[in-house]
Order: sequence, then C-alpha cells, then structure tokens
Amino acid sequence: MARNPQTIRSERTRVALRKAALSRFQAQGVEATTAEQIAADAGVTLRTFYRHFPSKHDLLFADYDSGLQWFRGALAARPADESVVESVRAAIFAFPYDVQPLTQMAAFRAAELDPERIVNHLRRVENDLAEAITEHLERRTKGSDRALDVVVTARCIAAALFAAMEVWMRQDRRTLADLAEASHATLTALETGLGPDGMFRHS
Amino acid sequence: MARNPQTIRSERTRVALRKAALSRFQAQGVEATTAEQIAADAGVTLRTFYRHFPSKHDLLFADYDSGLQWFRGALAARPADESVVESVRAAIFAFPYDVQPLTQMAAFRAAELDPERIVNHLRRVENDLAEAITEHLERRTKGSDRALDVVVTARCIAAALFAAMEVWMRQDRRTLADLAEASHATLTALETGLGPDGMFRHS
DNA sequence: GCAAGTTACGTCAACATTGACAAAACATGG
DNA sequence: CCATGTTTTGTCAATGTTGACGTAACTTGC
Repeated sequence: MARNPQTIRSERTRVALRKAALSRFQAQGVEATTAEQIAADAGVTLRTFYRHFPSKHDLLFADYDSGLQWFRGALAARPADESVVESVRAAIFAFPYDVQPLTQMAAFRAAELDPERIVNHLRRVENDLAEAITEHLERRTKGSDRALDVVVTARCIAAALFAAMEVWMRQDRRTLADLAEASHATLTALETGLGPDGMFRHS
Repeated sequence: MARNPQTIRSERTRVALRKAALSRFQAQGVEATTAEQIAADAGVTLRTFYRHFPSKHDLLFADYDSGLQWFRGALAARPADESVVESVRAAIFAFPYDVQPLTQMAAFRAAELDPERIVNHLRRVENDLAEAITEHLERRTKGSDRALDVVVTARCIAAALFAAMEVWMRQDRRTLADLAEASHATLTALETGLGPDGMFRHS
C-alpha cells in the first residue's frame, strides 16, 4: 500500500496553494482574490483547492493549529507544583509571538477580515484553549473522570483569556505583546477578584 | 416617510418563508431542502429569501433571538439583593422551555444538523449570555466602567453554562429540563469548587 | 388623485462550496 | 516492466450566498 510518497506530493500542492494565496492577498487583498485565482496560480483545479482547505478564509488561519499545539506542549511542560492559572499565564507569556513562517497571514485577518469572522474565530480559540486546559488539569488530578470541577475550572480560565482577547480587540494598537499583558490582567482578576467575597456571591 | 406598513408586508413574507421552510424540513429534511424551494413556496425570489435570513440554516435558529431577549428580561427582573449566580440560575430555571410557536425548529437542529454547526451555535450562545450577564452586573455595580472584574465574572458564569450545554450534548436523552439541571450543577461547581482553596490556585 | 421619497422585490451575474464519478499519478509485489 | 491497489487530481453539476442595479408597492403631503 502506498502511504508516504503521495503525502509528499500532496504537501507540495498545499504549500503551493498557501504561497499563491499569500501573494494574491498581498497584491489585491483577501476579498478581491477568488479561490479560482489561487488554485490557478498553484497549478491545480478549484476542486483541489477545496480538498486542501475547508474554505478560502481558512487560509488566513493556517497557522492556528500549530499555535494551539505549541500551547498544549508549553502547558504540559510546566512544573506540577504550580497553580493552573500560573501555568497558563506562563505558557501565554512564553508564546513565540514573533515567528514569521506561519504568522504572515495574521496581519490580514486583523486588517481585512470583518469583525464577525474574527470574533467567531476567537470563540473557537476559547473553546480549544478550554479543552487544552481541561486535559492539563486531568493530567494532574489523577482521578481523571472529567469531573465537573475540572471542566468548569478550565472553561473559566479560557473565558478569562477570551475576555483578554475582547479587551485587546478594542484597542488601537494591537501588538501580540499587548495581548499577553491583557491576559495577565484578566487571569489576575480571575485569581483575586473571584474569591470568597468576590462577585459570584455578592452583588 | 413611510415606516410601518411596509414593515407589515415584510413581516408577512418573513412568516411565509418560515412556514414554507418548516413544511419542507418536515417533509424532506433540512439538507434535502433547497433555499430556492423555500422561496418558491413562499412566493418570492431566492434573493428575497436571503434578504430576510442570513442563511438557510439560520432558519433553524429563528427562535433564538427571542429566547435571548427573554433571558435578558428575566435577569433584569431578579431582586437586587440576590447573588448573580443565583439570579442566573433562577432565570435559567424559569425559562419557558415548552413554548411551541418558535421552538418547533429546535427539534431539527438537534437531529439533522451536523455537530460542528451546533457547537458553533452554542459558542455564540455563550457569548451572548456573557454579554447579557455583563450588562446585568453593570446595572448593579453603579460604577459601571466595564471593569475587568465584571467582564471576567460574567464570562465565567457563561462558561459554566457552556459546560452544562457540553455535558448535556453528550447524553442520549436531551430534554430541555435536563439542560436546566446540568446548568444548576455547573453553576454550583462554580460557586463551591472555585473558592479560596479551589482549583485556580492549587493543583 | 398625483408627485416625491422610501421600502421590499426581482433580475442578473459572480463567487464560494460540495457531492459524485472518472482519470491520472504513484507505490509495491512479482 | 507489468498488474494492481491507493492517493490525488480533474470534471461536471448543483447549491449556497452576495453585490449591483432596476422595478414595483406603499406612504405621506398637497
């Protein structure tokens, strides 16, 4: 059975498509670029384009998966005697925000994508982060039966990170370093502001 | 300037479209129904269909907005001396889960929609709930400058509700009453499990 | 009832997306 | 190299979705 070599061929067209898309996006903008143009530039058919990417706009998030994987790894690498929030904070700050190879598209999504799509993506990010944090928590609390506490805790932390993204989206200057700062702030709010006399219980 | 009567006409076609869609969905299923069929049944053009609904699948969520409004109102009606979590819990339990006029479509989305779309919708729900709760909190903390604590608190509560929806999605029997139960459980986890010696700080 | 302004529709065309089926490219055992 | 199984791509056709522009319906003031 053939398994690997074809995969190489497939990878080649995937790269070609990404490259073609980047060129077009830079030259004419995202919306003005048709999927057919990208496919043609890469020397394949439109149908093939859609075999490699779920949608045209998905190309803008081509780097997302690897970023998420990075986060998972960073979280798993944190010492076990650290609080979960601290681990998340550390992972957030250690993120290699300056890598270029896959982050080139990031500029476009911030600039040319309509807000609705961006928020949509951020919601997906929140969800993925929540799952990553859940796994991290389960890895620690050996009695890992996906207890409600674990899930809720993880989702609260992810929610705090979402709040940071939300705040970040509102400001003019949107450096990725600023995003880390905002995350730091919301995580702190989560730690300190939501204690025994926090907002949960009292008005 | 004309303002109202035309709105009446518009409303008529909107209702006709909804009705036509419901019939077709019941008869042939959602995916097998084309937007063109719905438009034709309602006696309008395809383009007009898309002027009234952002997408074919959106028809399945036509009742969502009113549900959200209901929640907002219920939340605002809670006594001011009640804890926020308790207010949310009460609002959730008071929800008129058995109204039929607008909830008929609900069956279809649970049955015929692919999971990805459903989760997507749930994420939107979480977001909307978070905003509703944020407003509710701001209404109380008079110094309403959208402080970080408020936003984070609101998003945590919404996250707990999302966790409930998640749990709910996993079970076989999915009564709306069960959803309320699940919400109760996750909200309790939020109140009790995340205190001073909760999971935020310790492993 | 008529003129002017506004709103809801229709028409047309361009893209985006997807399922079904066939042809081409590639890998391996013989 | 050839036969055969697998992976990748091409072809075709049906939808889904949207922008641009023109027409019809409806309202109000005169």
